[in-house]
Amino acid sequence: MPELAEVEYFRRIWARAEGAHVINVSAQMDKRIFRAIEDSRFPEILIGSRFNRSERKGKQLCFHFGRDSWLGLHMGMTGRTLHCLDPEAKHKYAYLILDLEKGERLIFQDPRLFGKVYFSIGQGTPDWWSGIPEELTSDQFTLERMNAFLMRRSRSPIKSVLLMQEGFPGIGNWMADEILWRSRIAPSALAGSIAEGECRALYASIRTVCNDALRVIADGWNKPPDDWLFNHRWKDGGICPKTERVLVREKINGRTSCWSPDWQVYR
DNA sequence: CTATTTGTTTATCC
DNA sequence: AGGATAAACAAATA
Repeated sequence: MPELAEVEYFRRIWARAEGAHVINVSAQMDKRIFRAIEDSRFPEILIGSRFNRSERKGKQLCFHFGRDSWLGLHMGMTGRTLHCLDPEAKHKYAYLILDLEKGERLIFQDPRLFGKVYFSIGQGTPDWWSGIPEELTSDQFTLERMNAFLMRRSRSPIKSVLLMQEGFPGIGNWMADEILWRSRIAPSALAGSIAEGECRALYASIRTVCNDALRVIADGWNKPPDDWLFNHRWKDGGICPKTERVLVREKINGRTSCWSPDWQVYR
């Protein structure tokens, strides 16, 4: 489920408890979300530490505790965070729970277990965090950098390339479709075949969609306006807001793409 | 019962 | 060597 803006929404959920101290941690270490954890005593290490701050890069979250403890979360397909004030409330699939002061409880829920929890101790940010590329909305993400990435993946469909996190951190399936729709590029177009003008449109759409999604979703998960592809792409027989014609669904490298053939004319 | 899913990671082929 | 692609991971929903 979660892409850039949804992940930012989930960060803000936990961020409500910033400044509080950890009273207890419960983690079902046999669950697959903990497969990246080397030290299974990480719950005890967190106890007593202060939840200082949180950050997001792409689809990854990082939470800083105490002097030098770093907790990372990746939502996978079905992960979500909760901030709960009711100690009696039971949550299914809640395999990581942090109890803080004043009855605050932070929960990481993940039924499908594709998510991943990281933990490490040390000064400075851990490797699993510093290796993530800079945000697509930052100055580091330039047209030149994007074009170089497209050239290296020139024989892959652009839809698949947009999903590669090392090039486009934060973009997921719906965002990729939204970006290509706004750029009028067909999802099956090979990355190396896209002309210079379309590359500029693509670059602009990436930045617009990231900013639009953050603005609408990150703070309250509001529904985007109807002039986005977003509201039409899920249902069978959805209508393209640009052409009034029926949208098409097509699998590209195993991922469903939704696009408007009469609108996305660049192949 | 079958097909599908807003995401990575690994194996295999080229 | 490095890029492209399919399968695997797991569980709910239609």
